[in-house]
Amino acid sequence: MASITEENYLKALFNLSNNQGEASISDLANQLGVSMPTANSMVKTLQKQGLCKYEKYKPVILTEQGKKAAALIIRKHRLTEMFLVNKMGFGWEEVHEIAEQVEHIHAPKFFERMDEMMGFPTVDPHGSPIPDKQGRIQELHLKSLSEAVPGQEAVIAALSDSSAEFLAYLNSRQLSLGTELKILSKESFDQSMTVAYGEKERESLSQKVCEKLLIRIFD
Amino acid sequence: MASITEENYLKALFNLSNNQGEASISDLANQLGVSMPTANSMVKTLQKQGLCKYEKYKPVILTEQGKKAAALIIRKHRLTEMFLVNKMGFGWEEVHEIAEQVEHIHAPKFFERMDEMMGFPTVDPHGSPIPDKQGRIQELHLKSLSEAVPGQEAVIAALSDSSAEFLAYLNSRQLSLGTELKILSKESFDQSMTVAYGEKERESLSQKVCEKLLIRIFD
DNA sequence: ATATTTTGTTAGATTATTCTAACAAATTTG
DNA sequence: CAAATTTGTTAGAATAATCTAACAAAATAT
Repeated sequence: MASITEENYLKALFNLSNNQGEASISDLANQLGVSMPTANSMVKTLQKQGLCKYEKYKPVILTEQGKKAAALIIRKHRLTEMFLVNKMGFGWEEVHEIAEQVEHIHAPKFFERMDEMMGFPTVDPHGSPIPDKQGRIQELHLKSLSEAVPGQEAVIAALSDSSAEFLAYLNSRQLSLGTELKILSKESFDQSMTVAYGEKERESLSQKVCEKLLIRIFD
Repeated sequence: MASITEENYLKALFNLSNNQGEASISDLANQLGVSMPTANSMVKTLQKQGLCKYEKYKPVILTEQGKKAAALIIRKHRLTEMFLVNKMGFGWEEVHEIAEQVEHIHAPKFFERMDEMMGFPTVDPHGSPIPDKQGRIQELHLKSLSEAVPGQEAVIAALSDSSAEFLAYLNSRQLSLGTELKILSKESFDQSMTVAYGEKERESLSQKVCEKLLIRIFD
């Protein structure tokens, strides 16, 4: 039912409201690269369909129906990304743009078949959870590397930034999901961390990078 | 550049003008399920982009540029159909609807990767030729089964109708591409033919069916 | 608490794609 | 060939998604 445009608004609202549960018109407009009046009028349209709650000058809140619709689009996006990497040999930095288009395809069997072929994965190539068929998302309470302390060991489980630039940076440092890190030290003046992994005995990672690496710490 | 709507008009024009090299406004409108004024105005839009030639009350003719654009969309459609059947386990009767959506994706690498994974197929699951990257189509001068005569042997190479209904009919008779047929007889009053293939010693095929089966006759 | 800035809204216009109604040209038929 | 039918066109309107300009409310900063 929802047009591609509407689907993109739902996805943006879902992503923006991950923390607060709500999103402002200006954030929404920014996220989608449209003007505020455009975002404003589309929000009214979505509200009429029961997908979000909206009152003048108040933030936008997705309804349960809206959240589910958004999660199901994200499910298609993440399944597609995983399929492109696992079954078609793409790099994790190449798949977002393609998945951005494939996610709007209406063909349940297509995505079910992908899911099956991959053995029902629970996360995408960047470690983000894949919502289930009911639109439920399994939260992965992960910490960021910046929260770890020297002496700890951890494995990279996900990323909080999956931009092609950041992924290219990680590629250049041989960092990927599953990489095991030993935290050697942390500089107090710039929060940068020195870590060891694979062949690398001492690598320095800036605060920005550490914040974006989501880890599971070994007990 | 072209919108999905424009791409669908190009494809329809290409298919309609396979024989004559031209298509009428009413055929175009019919094919796409839109009104004649709608088709008329879109044709004017395509003409402004140099994709077709059009004069009032005359049939529409695709330009070389228009033909190439259409062929490249058809290339994506047919590669997708083949991928769905060969790599994802779909039946040949299930793939048209999905390919109809996937063909509009702008991601050259995605389709090149499919092509590579399949070993550069030249025909789709219904035997229709896949245009090359330059939009050139290799014509497969095939005959229809109705042109064959008793005593001849032939193999089914393609179909001139790939509707889900016809494909379901063929499935129910165990007929598929590659099936080898022996023509036993032909009824002169209704043009139906009796053939043998696989386990079947005598199967009768109506004229309608014979016309839709494209064959290569054994020398 | 007033002034300034940011955020949000309304109004009005634009482009793409579609429609119906009315009319006109072309084709087919008797 | 004239009448009837089919095909095609024009005009005018509707919906979706977008914009800019102008104004209004809310938030922030002096």
